[in-house]
Amino acid sequence: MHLNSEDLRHKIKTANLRPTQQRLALADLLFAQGNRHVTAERLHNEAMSSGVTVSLATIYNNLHQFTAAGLLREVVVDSSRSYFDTNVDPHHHFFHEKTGELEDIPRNELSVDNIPTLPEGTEISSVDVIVRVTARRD
Amino acid sequence: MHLNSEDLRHKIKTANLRPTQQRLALADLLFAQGNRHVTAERLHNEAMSSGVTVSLATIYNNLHQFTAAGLLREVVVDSSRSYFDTNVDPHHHFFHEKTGELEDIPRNELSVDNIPTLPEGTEISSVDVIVRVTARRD
DNA sequence: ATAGCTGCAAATGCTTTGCAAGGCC
DNA sequence: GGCCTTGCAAAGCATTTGCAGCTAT
Repeated sequence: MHLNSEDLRHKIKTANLRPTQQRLALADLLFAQGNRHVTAERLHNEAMSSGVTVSLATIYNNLHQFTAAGLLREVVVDSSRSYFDTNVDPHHHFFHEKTGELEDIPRNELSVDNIPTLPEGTEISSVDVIVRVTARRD
Repeated sequence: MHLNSEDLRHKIKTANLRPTQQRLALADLLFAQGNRHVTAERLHNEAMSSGVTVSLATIYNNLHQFTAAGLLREVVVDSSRSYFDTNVDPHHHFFHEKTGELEDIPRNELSVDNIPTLPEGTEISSVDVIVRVTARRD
């Protein structure tokens, strides 16, 4: 759960991407520590405040390239913006509606059963469970 | 599952909204038959082709007013557009990734169990399951 | 050298808003 | 009449795209 710059370089090369300055910086923010959930804007802010100059266009390019390479997964929980999750294994999420925070629910800690017959001629692509939570009022 | 214009009028008044020409036309498209899943654009097209003049702004106004009144529920499945569901009871969805079609999964036909401990100080707002499907490749 | 990347600025697509004119009670 | 609605056009936002210049190999 701790990747050094060599690990990151390797991860990027394996995805057939060039280890550019910006890409490495983003990979560092995303993958160096444990799992993360970020929006493009948040990642942009983090990059800026960590002293790396990256344009928003490049943030989007890289988020999509990482996603295409299977290094990230997009999570659809909010109609106004996209979230990207560094945990690409099947799992679910808690979504805090007020703060916009996402939190993983490991796949084995929640079970979805008895999925009915699929629509004619289709197969499952993924099963996404979102447990939306709000501050408890009591 | 079949509402005539009197029923629709009543439904609208109960929501403290005025039964205007446009609102009635939209309510008719949405609620007269069984459950539906629509995007703003789709509803706009349907209104137009059924001969009713409604601006897109009014479509959005009404979708939100109906949602606030509990007559519709917004479903988040696609980061690029919003879907509105006339079925406001707890239930889940199949989402066809290619066609953009949504289909209900009755609550009792699918079970979500063992939801882990919620994040500190929160309570559940809703549990949404989306079974994403694609055309079967065989 | 050259194919890939980056950044800017412009464009896009969905959605929202401001405001004047019109419709419902 | 007064307030709610509508519709238009403009504005807003997140995201995408075109393209010239830069960079990794």
